[in-house]
Order: sequence, then structure tokens, then C-alpha cells
Amino acid sequence: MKNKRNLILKVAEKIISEKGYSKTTIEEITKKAKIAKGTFYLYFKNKEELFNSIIKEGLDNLVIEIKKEVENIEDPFEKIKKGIEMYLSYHEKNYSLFKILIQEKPFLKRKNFINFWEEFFKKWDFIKKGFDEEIKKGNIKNLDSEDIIYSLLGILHGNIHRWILNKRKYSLVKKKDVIYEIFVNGIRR
Amino acid sequence: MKNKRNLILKVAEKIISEKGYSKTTIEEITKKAKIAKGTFYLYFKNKEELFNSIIKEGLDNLVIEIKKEVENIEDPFEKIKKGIEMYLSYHEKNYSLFKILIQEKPFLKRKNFINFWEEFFKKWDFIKKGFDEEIKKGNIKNLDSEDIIYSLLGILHGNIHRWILNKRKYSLVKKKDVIYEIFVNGIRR
Amino acid sequence: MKNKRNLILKVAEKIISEKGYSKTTIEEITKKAKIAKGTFYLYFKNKEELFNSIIKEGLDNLVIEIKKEVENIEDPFEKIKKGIEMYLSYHEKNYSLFKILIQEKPFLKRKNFINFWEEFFKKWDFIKKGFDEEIKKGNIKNLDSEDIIYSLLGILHGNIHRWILNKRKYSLVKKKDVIYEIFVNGIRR
Amino acid sequence: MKNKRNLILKVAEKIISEKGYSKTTIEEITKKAKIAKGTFYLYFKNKEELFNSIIKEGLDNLVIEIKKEVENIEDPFEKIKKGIEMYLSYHEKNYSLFKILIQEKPFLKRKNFINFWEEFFKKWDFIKKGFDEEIKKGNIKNLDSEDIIYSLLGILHGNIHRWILNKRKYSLVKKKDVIYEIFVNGIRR
DNA sequence: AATGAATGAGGATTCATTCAT
DNA sequence: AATGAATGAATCCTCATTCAT
Repeated sequence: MKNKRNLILKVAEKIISEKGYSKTTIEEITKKAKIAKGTFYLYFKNKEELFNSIIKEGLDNLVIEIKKEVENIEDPFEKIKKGIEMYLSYHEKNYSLFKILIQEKPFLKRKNFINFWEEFFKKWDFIKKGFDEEIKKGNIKNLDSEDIIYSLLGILHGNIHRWILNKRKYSLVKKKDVIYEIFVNGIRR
Repeated sequence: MKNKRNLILKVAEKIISEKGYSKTTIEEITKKAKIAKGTFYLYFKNKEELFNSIIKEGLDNLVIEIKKEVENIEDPFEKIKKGIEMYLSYHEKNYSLFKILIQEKPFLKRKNFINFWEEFFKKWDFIKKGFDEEIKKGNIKNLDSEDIIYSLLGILHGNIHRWILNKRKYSLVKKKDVIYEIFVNGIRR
Repeated sequence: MKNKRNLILKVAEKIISEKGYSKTTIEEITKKAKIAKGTFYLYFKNKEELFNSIIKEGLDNLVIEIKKEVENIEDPFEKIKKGIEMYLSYHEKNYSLFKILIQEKPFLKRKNFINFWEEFFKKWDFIKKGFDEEIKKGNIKNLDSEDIIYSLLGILHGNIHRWILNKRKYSLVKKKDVIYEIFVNGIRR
Repeated sequence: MKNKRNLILKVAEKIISEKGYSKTTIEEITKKAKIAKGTFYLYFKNKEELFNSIIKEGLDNLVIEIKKEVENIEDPFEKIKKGIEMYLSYHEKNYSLFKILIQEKPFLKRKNFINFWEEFFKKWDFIKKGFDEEIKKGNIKNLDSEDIIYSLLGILHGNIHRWILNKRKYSLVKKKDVIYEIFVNGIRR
């Protein structure tokens, strides 16, 4: 049943985002999901796989949503504007994911750890390519496009982090204009 | 002996940055420091206090170093430039600290978790004030200075993170110009 | 399985009565009971709860047995006689309990320590009431009934203690007549 | 210095009576006595010897005090009366000792444990002999004198225990008459 | 597919005792 | 005689994972 797997994922995401990976026990996850402990292992090989699935599936959805909205926009800066908005709006809806995402995951074996982040950043290649084109056209300063993308992600994460620290009292999406202002003026020629 | 405490701190910082807090055992720390397990508890109340000390002392030094270099600079943008350089250079020397900083903190209860980060961000208040002045003078766009500082920290962290993911193969400090370029053009009126 | 809990209880009672609470390890209990260490914690929250359960259940049974035998006896002095017999006979069968009862309870804070014993003595209120009635009727000297009950328990414990020190070489129950003789002549008008 | 040994004994007696043997640490004893931890081991071989000394010396004093007062009294029942009074009065002054005394000491090796109590009871032989004589003379019922002495100690302990449980709010010595009344009528022919 | 009792390796912490100074 | 830093064996408890039902 696909549903039970999703149930576990949702329950676990919430708990892990609140207590952190180490303090989250299979006991608690299965109790809250109202299934038996053994059942958990029918759907996940172990605790680590559960964790990876939460992140992988969360990020996949993030990219899918952004791509869908962004790919039909012609104007490069409008594209960026929409991308920023989508990134914020997705995390506003799925703030648990971010809290899980930003933590170092030192319990991941080194190899898996590298793969994890590489995969995350690779997902934004389609945006990087956009930057490359604009640099060629002269619309954007002649910077390394990878520098640009990491800086953008940095600004976004800084703002999401702050929003969470403030207990999500204000609308995260509203920050889209400030971020756009700073970022685009920062890179525009 | 102050030295033994520092020894523990140094050894622990290295191990925790590599394996993470939860996977790091007192056993391993003391073994690598070549002291008895009980000796650890002469210098730290428990594992949690060790962790907090690493971060507290690491960040205190970071702020002290930056302040020292920056406070005599008059020109606001030069000040920012130097600040960025110092921030990067400190983390280049102490890359373990950053990895620990962003790690999951399984012992922190929600409230303490918030406090932890709030304290971190409060440390940069002295910079925020500088931004406020420049906004008044009209040198910087009329943005919320807190938005600005979180965005700057975001850009910095994004770049540090990337550097670590790339196994620190290039010089982190060299990124100071790109970051300055993007950030300052982003906020300058 | 109720049985496994009882198994632990029995094994632990024996060991604790021999080595004392502090020197008894969960390791030894579970080894002797042929279960895994973790299994212990399925049935008891911790070592302290185990200890409390041993005493609570032991004393509850003691009171139940005595009450059952004594409540149908009309004559007050016969009642006392039977009570003494039962008290001795129960401890003869369950001599471990007594040794545990008087053991140091290192986990009990002062307040709880008091409560612990108060609860023990409260269990004998139903006997105290009997004394009160007989005092009114003039069959027993006009003494404080609480003085009487504590003295009786004192005599009993003194004799049980002695019996245990003598390695239980003689029949404890046989002491019932001497105790009755001394005690009843002591309080009878 | 004989004084330092006594200092340790006094400090330790207080702490052990409050927290029990197991929870009392050498650390705390030496800190409260304002001496170094190593100094403790100049005066006592180890923790167990300290414990034994507290009890041995406490009981020796008890017996000495009682003997001194009692040996010149001719009348056997007056002798008992005075003995009861002295026993209570000593424990009223030294209630810490009793709290230590009544606990089982399972941490003592079995052999030492037996010796410990045997020694305690042997101390009362001089009283037992008095009982034997009175039995011969026909003043006391023809009971085993050891039964008598254990019963008396039992009554006394029962009453001391109760007094401590009541937080020593009343005068313990005042109970001498009730105890005498019950006990002596219990054994007098 | 589902259950949950049972497992046992693993890890933080305590504290009596030692010993160089 | 006195110190107190250092030791490390000892012990409680946790929790991911298994497996018989």
C-alpha cells in the first residue's frame, strides 16, 4: 500500500524536524503512525533510508514545482523573480523539510553525504544554464555562474532560516521582493 | 591546567566536525586526547557542555577577530569588504567550526534551539547598526537592515558550505571579491 | 506475558536480599533470569521501580493474608495471637522481603523515605482500631494505641531480625508464644 | 592528629544518615570537612572502614554510657528502667547513628555482616545476665533470656524508628514509661 | 502484510582509589 | 602530613533491528 509508506514519511518528517534525526525513534514514529514497529521495516530498509527518502522526495517535489512554473517564462529576470517566489512559497508550505535540510548529516557515511549535497545542487543546473546564457548576452556580470547560484541559494536559506527562528510569524513569500532587489542588482550588469 | 581543557576542546572539535555530535563518543575523544575517560568530566559537566563550549568559544573568537580588524575602518564599504574577508578567512582556518555550527543539536529543546541561533545572530548587531547609519545617509537602499544582514550571512554561508562540499580544494578567501561584488551592488543605492 | 514480570520480580528479590540494592546489577538479574538486558526495561521503567514493586507487592500480600485470617476472629486477644502468628509465618516464608524492607534505599529522597515508611505503618491501621476499642472496653491498659502498635511491630521485627542473623536455623513461627506472652501481658489491664 | 579523624567521622555520620551509604561520596565528605580527598585515606583504609568505625565507635559509646549509669543500681527493675531511659536518651542525642544502624548493610561482606550484628548483640550480654538471675530468683517469667533481650531491643527500636519518622517532634525519652510499662509487665511474673 | 516481544551492542556518566608533588 | 588531578572499572539505560507468530 503506497499510502502506508507516505504515512510514515509524513509522520517522520514532522517528528524529525522537531526533535532532530538522532532523537527521533522508530518507536515514536510507528506509535504516532499507529502501526507496528515491524511494519516500518517492510517499507524502509532502516532509519537512514527513511531519512534519505524524506529529503529526496521533498526536494524532488520542490524542483518539480519550480520548473513547472518557471520554464514558460521568457524574460530571464522574470524567471528569477518567479523562481525566488516559488522557492520561498514551497518552504513556507513545507517548513519541516527545510529544518531537516539545513542540518549537517554527519551520520551519513562520507560518500553518501557528498552524494546527497551534490545531488541537491545538481538539481539547479537548469537555472545555472540560464545564468550562463544571460552572462553571454551581457545581461549579467561576468561572474562564475556557479558562484551566482550558490549565492542565491545562500540568500534564500538565510532568509528562510530567519523566518523559522521568528516562529514563522510573518509571511515568508513577502520577502521575495527584497531578495530579488538585492540579488538581481547584485548580478545585473 | 588550562591546557588540558583546550586539548579536549581541540580534539573534540575535530572529531565532532567529522562524525557529528551523536556519533562522537567520549571514549573516542579521550582516547585520541590520551587521557582517561574520567578526566573529561573534570573539565566538562557533560557532553552537551563540551559542544556548547566549542561553539561559544569559536564564535566569540570569530567576532573578536572581525571587530578588531574592522572597527578602525572609516569607509562603510571598505568596512564591509574587510568584514567579508575576515569572515571567510576565519572559517578557512577553522572550517571544523562551521561544520559543527550547522549540525543537528539533538540535545537542544525547541526553545533552546531558538536561543542558540538568536544568540548567534545577535553577535552581528554591531554590523547591523552600521547598515542603519548608511541607510540614513542614503548610501544604501532603504531596506530593512535585518533583511540585509541575514542576506549577507546567507551568501557567506552558502559559499562556505560549497567550499566544504568541494573538499576545500580552492581558497575560500578568494571568493571575497565575488561576494562583495554581488552583495554590495545589491544593496548600494 | 505476566509471567516474565513475575520471573524478574522473583529473581531480583532473591539477589537484592542477598547483595543489597546498590550491589545488585541489572546485568546479573537478567542473566539469572535468562533474558536480555533490554527485556528488563519492557517490564520496569528502571531499577528503582523494580525495587518499589518488590516491596509494595510483598507488603500487600502480607496484609491481605493477615486480614483474611484475622477478621473473622471475635476475641480480641485471639485476634492478636493469630496476627502475630501470621506475621511471623509470612516472614518465615518470605524472609527475603524483610531483608529488603530494612535495606538502605539510596534512591529515596528524605521526603520519599518518610512516605515509604509511613505507608508501611498505615497498613496496620486496621489493627490499631482494634486496640482502641479494647482500651475503651477496659480490656487493655489506657495507653496510646499507636505506642502499642509500634511496640508490637518492634518486638516482631526484633525477633525476625534475630532469626535471620541466626541463619534461620530455628522455626520463626514458634516464637509466637513468647512474643504473645510478653506483649499481651504487657498491655493487658 | 586524632582530631582530623574525628572530624571525618562526624561529618560522614551526618551525611550517611541523610543520604545513605551508597549515595555518600568521599568527595562530599572531604569537601564538607574541608580536607583534601587524599587525606581521607590517611585515616581510613577505605570507605567501608569508615562506615564500620562510625558504627563501632557509636555503639561503644552507647554501651559505655549505659553501663556507667546502670551498674550501681541494685533493684533489677530499676536497672531496666534506667537502661531504657539511657538507651532512648542516647539515641535522642545521636539520632544519626540510629538511622545508620537500622539499615541492612548488604555491601558488607557476608562474614563481616554477621560479625557486625553479633558484636552488637554481644554488647548486651551484661544485661542478659541480669535477666538470667532474675529468672532464677523467680522475679521474671521463665523465658529464654535472649528472647527477652531481643524483644526489648525490638520495642526500643520500634519506638525510635517512629520518633524519627515523626521528624523528632516530641521528646523520645518521654516514651520511657510506656515502654517500661509494656515490657516489664510483659516479663514480670 | 502485520505484529510487538525480545535482543544486546553501545555509550554517557560516576566515584573509590592512587600517586606524584 | 596533605593535596587534588588523574584514573578506569563499573553500571544504568537506550534503541535500531529481528523474527516467530
